[in-house]
Amino acid sequence: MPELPEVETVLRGLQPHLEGQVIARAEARRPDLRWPLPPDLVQVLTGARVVALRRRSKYILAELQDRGSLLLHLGMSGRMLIEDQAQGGFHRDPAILPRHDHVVFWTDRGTRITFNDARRFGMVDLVAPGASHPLLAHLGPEPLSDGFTPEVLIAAFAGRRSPVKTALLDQRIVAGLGNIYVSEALHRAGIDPRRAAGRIGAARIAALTGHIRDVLTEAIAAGGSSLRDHRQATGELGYFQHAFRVYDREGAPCPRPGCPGAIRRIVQSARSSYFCPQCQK
DNA sequence: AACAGTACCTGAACGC
DNA sequence: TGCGTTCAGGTACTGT
Repeated sequence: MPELPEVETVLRGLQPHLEGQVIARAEARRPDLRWPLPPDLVQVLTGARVVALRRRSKYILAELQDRGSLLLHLGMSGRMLIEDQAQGGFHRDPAILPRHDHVVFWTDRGTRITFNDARRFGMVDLVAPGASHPLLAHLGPEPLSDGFTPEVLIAAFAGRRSPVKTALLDQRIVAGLGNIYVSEALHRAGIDPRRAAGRIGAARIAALTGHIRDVLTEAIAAGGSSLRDHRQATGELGYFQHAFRVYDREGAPCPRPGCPGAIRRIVQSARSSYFCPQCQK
């Protein structure tokens, strides 16, 4: 399930199969995603050479030689499946229903890549050569880039009355965080998710930037090391064992050494937040 | 301009 | 077993 680290893991898993390869065949099996597939998707993909794959926020971009880019978002339930000859007896997890295979394509090496998304919140679109895409236009800094500095986050929080939880989910402030890693980063930083973003001291915001970097870096490392070739036996990419300190741990003891608190769940903007009332202020 | 609420969709887990 | 309810890792849109 895709926040930045999961998308990065999916990206790294796809790279060896796609970069430098030509898409020999493509199918759009179900065009009615939340945003309909572009009508010329199959035409543009067929015969296209994938020059490079990269990530921006939770989006994956496949740069196509002379044909612009393919833009992909996994939404809440999107998955990428890989099948190839080297894999031998491919066995798909029976919970991943073929009726949710929306886009399928084959490289000229015979590898099949499938975008499967039960809830259809994911998105596949094309970006014309030299064009930009509106969905990428207003994204904030990449949290693992040099552009994500304490000064940037301090400025972005200034004057904001909304809870810091909500502010960190705003992709214009910082790109790629989702519900899990916001809770995790705020716990590490000792900041109450209900606190107004504009009322956090500069030093604490500066520390928060470091914790955001750390938790994302650790999650990417966990994804990369726990899954050989980033792929499970079922061919599914991007799933790995998480080690959350607070997310989905309501009632559990606070993992901070010496803290007597218990993890609490609250709802903010209709989404769960997990935190320790003892050590997050 | 910032913010809250709603909408989009399916499936898994839970309570009765 | 079946049925209803609630919840799920995202983001765009609308209205105040």
